[in-house]
Formats: sequence, C-alpha cells, structure tokens
Amino acid sequence: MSASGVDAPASPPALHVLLARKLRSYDSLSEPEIGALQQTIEGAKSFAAGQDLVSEGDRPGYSSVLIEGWAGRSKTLANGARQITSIHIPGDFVDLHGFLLHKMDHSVVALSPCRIAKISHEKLRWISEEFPHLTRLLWLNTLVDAGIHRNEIVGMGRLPAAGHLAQLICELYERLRAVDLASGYAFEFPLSQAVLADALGLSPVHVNRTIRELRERNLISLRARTLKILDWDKLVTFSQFDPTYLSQFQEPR
Amino acid sequence: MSASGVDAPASPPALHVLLARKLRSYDSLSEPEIGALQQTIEGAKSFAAGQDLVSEGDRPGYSSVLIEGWAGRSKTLANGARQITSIHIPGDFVDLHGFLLHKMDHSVVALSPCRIAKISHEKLRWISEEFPHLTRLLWLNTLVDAGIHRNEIVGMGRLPAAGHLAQLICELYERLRAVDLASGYAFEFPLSQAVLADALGLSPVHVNRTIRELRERNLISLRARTLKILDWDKLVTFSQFDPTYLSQFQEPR
DNA sequence: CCGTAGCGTTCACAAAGGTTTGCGCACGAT
DNA sequence: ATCGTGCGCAAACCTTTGTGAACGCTACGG
Repeated sequence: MSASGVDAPASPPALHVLLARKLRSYDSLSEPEIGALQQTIEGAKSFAAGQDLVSEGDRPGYSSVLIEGWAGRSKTLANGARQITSIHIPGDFVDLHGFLLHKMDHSVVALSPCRIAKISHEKLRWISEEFPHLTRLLWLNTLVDAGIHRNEIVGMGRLPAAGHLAQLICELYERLRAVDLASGYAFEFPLSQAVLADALGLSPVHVNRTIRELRERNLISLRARTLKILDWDKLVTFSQFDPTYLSQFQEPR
Repeated sequence: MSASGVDAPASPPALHVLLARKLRSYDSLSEPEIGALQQTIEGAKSFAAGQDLVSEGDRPGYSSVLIEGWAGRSKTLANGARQITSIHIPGDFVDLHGFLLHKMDHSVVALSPCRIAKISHEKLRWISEEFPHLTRLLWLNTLVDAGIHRNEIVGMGRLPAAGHLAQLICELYERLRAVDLASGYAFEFPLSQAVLADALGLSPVHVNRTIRELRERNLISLRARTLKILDWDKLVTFSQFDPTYLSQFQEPR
C-alpha cells in the first residue's frame, strides 16, 4: 500500500517528497535515508474541516504527516473553551511526538479539509535503530515544534494582541514559503476568526478588532481567505519577529 | 574528570544519578546505558541567581543538566519585558535542544543559586550513534518539555490568572516529587513574585493578588520561600490539572 | 543603631480584552 | 425564490489585568 489513499488529484507533491523537503531544510539527506522515508509512508486519508485527526487520550500506532490543508493541536477545557497550541501546514508532522509519548494529551483537529499520510510507529522505531542521522532530523523536527511553542508563549505573555497576531502571521508566512505555498507575500489563509481566536487565546470579537488594527496600519490585507502581507519589514518590526527558532538553515546535525 | 566541580558539599545526589533517575521515570535503563551517561558527564559549575547559564545567540558545545537550584528559559523583548517560557528544577536538562538546534533562540537564566553539569554535544552525538534506546529517551525528554510548553499555552490562553498559577504549582509539585524534592505537600519555592510574573505573563502586582486568591481559597500557603499545598484534590480541580503530558510512567519506548 | 535594598502588600486609576447583542452578506439546501 | 447558517463586523458595557506609587517588613553591612 504505497500511494493508494481516498483520493489523489495529481497536483500536490508526492507524499514522501513533501516530508523530505521539510527535513532537508535542516540538513541534507542521503539516498538510503530518502529510501527509508519512502518505505515508511503508508497511504493517505482525508478529513473534513472540524474532524479530529487524532483525539485526546488516543494511543495511535502511527504518526501523521499533513499532505494538504491545515490542522491544529487543540485542547478543550471543562467549560468548553478551546485552545489551539499550534497550527500545522502541509509537510508538518502533526503528531510525531505520539511515537514516544504514546498517549495523546491533546487532540489534533482539521482546521480545513485536509489529507494526511501515515507512518507507523514500528517503522519509526526501525528508523531510530538503523538511521541515527535521520533520527536526529526527526528529533530536530520536534525541537522546532517546541521552539514554536516557546515563541507562542512569549507572544501570549508579553505581546499585545496585535503584536501576537502579527507574529503568528510572520511565522506562518515563513513556514509556508519553505514548502512553496506562498506566492509573493500572499497565501491562502483558511482560518476563520473564531479559529484564530482559539489559537491566539482571544475572543472572536477581539480578533476582529485586532485584524482591523493590522489593516489600519497597512500591514496586511485579509479577504476571501487570502492573506497578503503589505509591508514585510514593517510587520516584522511591529511584531518583533525573529525566525531563529524555525532553524530553517542547513547545517550538519 | 568525573565528579570534580567547583564545590561538592556531599549532600545532593551524584551527577549522573540524578539524570538517570529522571530518564528512568520514562523507561528502564540498561547497565551499558547508565555507563554511557556516566562517561558523558563533565563536571559541575555554579551560578548566582540572575546569571545566564546560556545566552540567546550562543552556540554552546555542550548541554547542561541542573544539579541544584532552579533555572528558567527566558526571552527578553525590545521594551525590556521578559517572558520565562519554562521553569527547571534539579534533574532537568535545561538546553538539551541546543544539541540539534545549535543556535540558542533564548537564554537560560539561574532563578536561584544553582549548579549544573555539562554533557558535550560530541558525546551526545556519540550516544545518538551507538545507543538508540537511550537516544529515544533523550528525545522523549525534549518531547515532555514540549508538552509542558503546550500546557503553558493552554494556561495562558484559556485559564484566568488564578487557574494558571494553580496549574503551574500542580505541575511543579509533580515534577519535584519525581526527583524527591517534595516532602509531603510542601516544597522549597525559591521564586520571587516578580519572577513568577515573568513566568505567568502577568504583572507582579497581579501575581500578588492571584496568590492571595489561592490563599483565601485555602488551596495553598506560601511563606518564607516555602510552598504548601493545603488541599491537593481541590487544587487539581480548580486548575483542571491533568498530568498526562508529563509522561511520568514507565513504558517501553 | 541606623541606613539601605529587596521583597511583599495595598490602593486608585487606566488600559486591554471579554461578553452580549445585533446587523448584513454570501452561500448552500430546499 | 427563500430560508437557514456561518461568518465578518460593530457598538455598548463589563471584567480582568496593568500601572504607578506608596508603605512596611526583614536581612544585612557599616
């Protein structure tokens, strides 16, 4: 079962290619490593927006790579409030940490219609036994996730809402660009203001105010699920964005 | 150079023992693995409260394990505001992620007088080549860090200040207990309210109000740098604390 | 014995963000 | 055509948190 899947409309890059491209942004991959990745990919599955890819409490036997669409790690509290702790775009491992954590402490939810490929934990274990360098790159992938989390904490704790949102936009732009999903300074932005509120830890109403502020400052435009960055340098300054934590530069690892 | 160090007042557990204890809370260790850890530890160094163990932008050639005292990962913004993204206690790797990230995107600061042991990145690399299972446990250690981050994000985004503080107290208690640093429901708590403010993303004044609230609810007492949890069950309920993310249970990994 | 520094505490007021509610538009289902 | 429904938008009002300033306690050095 290599590339079967629920549907396969020719256009998006092949499953393992996307992942290899991501890992290669950290360090180069050898032929055997690419071969190993290729062998581990297990076929695609589609989800509608709002569906759980993985649910809190699950002990999944595989991890998932996003092929198309956006997803988020989300935690729902007793009062029904939801916090999205990170947003994922194509090429991202949404739950690689499930490999060693075993029990999911949060859910992964589709934020738009999306499609994933699976890699079984058995195969990941095999990689960790046989391919130390590839293992380090997978480990690094989870470390970058943690860096993204840390940045989110800084944004929530010490930036005003507009700065925090601007920072998120900068980060998503850089990440989308790394997988060729931005054209110029514009990209598809499939999140509603309510979803954005859950990601930023704000109320939907305040997200609306905050977007308006960025618009009035001529930093962005956002219409019909398309986001355009009008002045990258100003946006970076305004949000104090520093992309170091994304580690998007090749180095021997 | 096994246990030399700047000072060594007999009492705290030996360097590698502390680390082994931590990793063993995830899965059991073999004799060769313990031996490998023992070989990697490189001697201790002491820091005064407020000093940087590692600074933003550094490319350290080693990672540090806390032996004594508390430390925090911290990021300082342009306006001087500081956010502490995580708090570390003895037994914690404060910058294991530096091994693969290379360039530090934040500082690590001593929150109380503290002492560390070093493990060179060369030796970590050697471990990652020769000891796959031990490598997985180190990886897991960073995954738990990320889980702690995610929990912090939920606390900041969707809990009121008192809930967030209560949650942090629950987490610290569980972590301290895992390394035998809690006696009953009391433990030494070396953080000033100002430091706590930087960790919670609040102002020092509001931290004071928040502590008062927990006191008035008879959940905790905090005096002379000693914190006592007066009613664990009520504190857990109040903060919606769920320790799953700490992964403090042995499983084959 | 005094001065000082660090820290916790409190108060009054300001700012940021949440809540409630309502309107209008686009779009799909019937 | 029309009726929901989801979403963006906005206003009024309320709650939480931040700010600036003062005061007191305690430890410590001169």
